[in-house]
Amino acid sequence: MEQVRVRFAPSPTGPLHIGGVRTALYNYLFAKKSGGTFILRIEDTDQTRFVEGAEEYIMESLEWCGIIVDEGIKEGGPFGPYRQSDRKAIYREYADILINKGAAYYSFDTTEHLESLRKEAEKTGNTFIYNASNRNELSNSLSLAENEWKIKLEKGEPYVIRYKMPKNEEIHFEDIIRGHIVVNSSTLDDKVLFKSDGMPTYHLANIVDDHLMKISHVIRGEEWLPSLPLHILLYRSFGWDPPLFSHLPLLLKPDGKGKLSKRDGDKMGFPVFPLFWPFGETAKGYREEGYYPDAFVNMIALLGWNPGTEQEIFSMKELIDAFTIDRVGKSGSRFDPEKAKWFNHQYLQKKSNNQLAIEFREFLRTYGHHVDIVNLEVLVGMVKERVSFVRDIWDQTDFFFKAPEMYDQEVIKKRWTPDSAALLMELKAELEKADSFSAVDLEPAIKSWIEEKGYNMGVIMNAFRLVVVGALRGPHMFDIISWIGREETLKRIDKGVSHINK
RNA sequence: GGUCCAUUCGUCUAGUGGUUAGGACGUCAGGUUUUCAUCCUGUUAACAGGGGUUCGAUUCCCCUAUGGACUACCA
Repeated sequence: MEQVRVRFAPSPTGPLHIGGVRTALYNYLFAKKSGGTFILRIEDTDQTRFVEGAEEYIMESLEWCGIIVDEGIKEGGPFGPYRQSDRKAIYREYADILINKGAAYYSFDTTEHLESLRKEAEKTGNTFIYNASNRNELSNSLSLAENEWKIKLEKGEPYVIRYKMPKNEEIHFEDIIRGHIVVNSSTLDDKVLFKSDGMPTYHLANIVDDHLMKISHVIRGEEWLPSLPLHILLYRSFGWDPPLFSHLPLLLKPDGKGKLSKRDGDKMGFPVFPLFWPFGETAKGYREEGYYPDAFVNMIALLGWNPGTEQEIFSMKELIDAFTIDRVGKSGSRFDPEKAKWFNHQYLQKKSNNQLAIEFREFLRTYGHHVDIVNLEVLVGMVKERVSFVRDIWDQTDFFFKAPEMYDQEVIKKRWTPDSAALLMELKAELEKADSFSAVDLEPAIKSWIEEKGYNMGVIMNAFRLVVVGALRGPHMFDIISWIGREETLKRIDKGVSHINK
């Protein structure tokens, strides 16, 4: 079998959508599974849509995901350059080959003229198609006499090069995911291959580059499926063997209709991009939201692909081993932000307390708290299972760092009894004279004291939690007070009692 | 409008010409927990509709419906 070579070929028109990341990932997994090569090619043939910073964003996104580029604009490689704007001269050459073969022609129609024809057709409920049915009535090197169009060329009149779509021909082709597809060429138009600005369109550049770069498999989004017949024909006209094609289903909105867009993310509070996009209209990123890259990759991988087993957690290596293109689904997948969180939760659980403490310490610094790592490890250990993100640790532990300012009114109403204050003062006395303030020693001591006195455990402990935490939440009471220490605990009892009794 | 693609629980999906249609997320309920959360257990819920083919169709074929993509000198 020939060497597997795949490419991810985004346009630098803005931040890379997670759908694009998934396309890149599937290409990467497919390549690595067979020891093949993953190529990053930048398709920037539309100068008007170029966005500063997008190219770097794409590369950084792949890097964050752990998708390693073998050949690309940064890495180099034997088939470069890997940026289409740097390959400009190549495309003209191949456009000329097509013209010489009679498979393409010059077209002089203005955009305005074609636009008006299109509008006219629309009025009568028809679709204007520039192809064999009408190309003789339009201005091109097929309809015009040879001397006429040659003069136009010499005079430097603007022109485009169009593909000469065959008339009424059944075009058969295969897609690995979708199987056999047939299209009649009469429904297709004479696509522009080469623009008047001297740049190729996607169709030409893509076919030429895929051939020159010896791409064996094209794995791309479903939006390209309608132009696949054109691409097949182009290969045929050049006399080249086409690669194998796979068209990936789209990522859909979590609810409602249509494909996943940035607006959905904004509306429902989840990112649609891997990284924060800092230019112009900014956009949230998974990295900045606190997702781990391996969790993100895992989540993305299972959106439209599954291994056929019940395994859901996959490292990149496991994904590579398990991935096959024929197990990619045919229908679009709705994106589920809840499940995305679940994946991160799973990955966070696997981190050591030390690792999480280091990450949380970074977070705490923004709040001006400096705590040594050993104490943070203990703290993190208390709340680890209940969080999905490192920043959630703060929501679970804020009261460790500051005494409550407010006390939950509902709880006071329900759980604060007339003798709560007195009981807490007794408890305070017990805590004051306790030999050790570690949870393991303190818990049995206090519990047996409560029992001896015949007090109600719930009444005391709930009141205790209320004055220490401010609400009925948080880890084990004795773990909390052991962490904040005797002095702070006693202070919180006093403060709470006087505040609530007011 | 035209062309092409798709359609299993709310969501991601497994699956087979004969299954109690399986798992995960979510939901709900119970258990654990002195609280909350976690966790555990259980529950919930699906083959878009209609025709065929067949002894039998969720599975194969056709039609309809719905959804999607494309329909630019954008990719």
